[in-house]
Amino acid sequence: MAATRTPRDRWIEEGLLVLAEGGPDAVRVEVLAKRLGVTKGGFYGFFDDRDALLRAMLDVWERESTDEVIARVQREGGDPRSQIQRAGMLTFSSSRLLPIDLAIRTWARHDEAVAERLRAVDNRRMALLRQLIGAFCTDPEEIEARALLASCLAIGVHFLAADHEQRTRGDVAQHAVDLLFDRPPRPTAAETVARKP
Amino acid sequence: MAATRTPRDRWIEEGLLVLAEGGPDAVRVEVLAKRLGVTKGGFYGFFDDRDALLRAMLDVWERESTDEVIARVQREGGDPRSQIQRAGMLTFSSSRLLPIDLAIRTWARHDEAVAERLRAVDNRRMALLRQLIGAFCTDPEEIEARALLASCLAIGVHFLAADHEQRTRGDVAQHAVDLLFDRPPRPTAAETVARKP
DNA sequence: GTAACAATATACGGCACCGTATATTAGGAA
DNA sequence: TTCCTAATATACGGTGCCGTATATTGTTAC
Repeated sequence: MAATRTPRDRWIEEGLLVLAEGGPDAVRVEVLAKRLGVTKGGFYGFFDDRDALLRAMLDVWERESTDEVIARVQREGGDPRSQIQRAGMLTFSSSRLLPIDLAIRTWARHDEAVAERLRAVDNRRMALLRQLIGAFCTDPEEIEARALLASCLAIGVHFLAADHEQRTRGDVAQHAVDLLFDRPPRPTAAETVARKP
Repeated sequence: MAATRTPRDRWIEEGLLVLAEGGPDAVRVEVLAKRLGVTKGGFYGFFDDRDALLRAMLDVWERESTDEVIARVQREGGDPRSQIQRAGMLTFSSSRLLPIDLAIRTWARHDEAVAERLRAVDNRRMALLRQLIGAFCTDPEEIEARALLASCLAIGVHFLAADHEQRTRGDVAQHAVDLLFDRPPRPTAAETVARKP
């Protein structure tokens, strides 16, 4: 058997890199081949077509961004708040996973099959988040709202281009996280507030 | 002079529609021509090249999503909280502006010139948001954190695929908004919380 | 060393798109 | 009507990509 210079995994890996950089439209067989220093000759031995590669890429992404992240968070344990922070860091501060995650979110808006897979991933992440928030917050409605805010913050900061005057984005985001998790949930319903309209 | 069947604005308008549906890569001169029922013959009379169209599209978007929205919010006035809600609705519930906005956010992650324009738009929106939140919240740090959370919520919900068990996304989001705006800011710094790890 | 075969290179036809050059056509002006 | 001209159609060459068919190469088993 001849040596495999460019195994299936390399194509997938390079595909994920290009996906991260330019979205699914940028993932072109001949582009990957050039980046890998080969021709596309070998590609069609591993994949039926370009679409099969895209599906294989989603498989790898799904495993990496659920099983591996969740396992690691639960194995390392610790305070619920630090577990939340760690779970967030593992995907949304990973220079590998973050751009892939964001690209797939955009992709999912135009492709129902991708949306389906993203839903599965998000549901698993959200379940973990609910469980962790549940450790210091009892109202289920409020757990859900906080989980949504935390998720949207983690995603949204990367799509928001606004500046924050003298503050840094990191400082403001940290303050936002504090607002979400470091304050006791109020026992009663909303109250009237001093307004100055 | 012969009648202009497909004026410059039509090309821009159709370009924005396609941008909303498929991102900037989908905006192709010949595709737009086919959708408009003409050939690309006339296109190059209005634009130097495809890139000039993309820039013209950004011009229209910028005006529509800042000047027009901000003017309307301020003209109609009302309670700060309802102004915030209205400002959000005007872009993030507009079936026209929303998908364009989201497409441009993704686009901006790979194109510095687009990022620059988005920054200008986001800064103007954020300034309005700060001002409105400032009507019922005094701490500048907290204003900034709430404005960030609100913006990320408005954007993030469209990129998040998670389900919410028995609740609807709309209900959860409303609860999140209540959490952000309908509670009095606490006078003191974060407190220790009853934790059950 | 050689045969066999997997991995890769090369070559091909097809398609979609770009931007240009040139022909056609449909008002408005004379 | 008959020009004139702007808007559009048509035709072209070039590029990048797809997927297939076929040739080449380098290992491994013998």
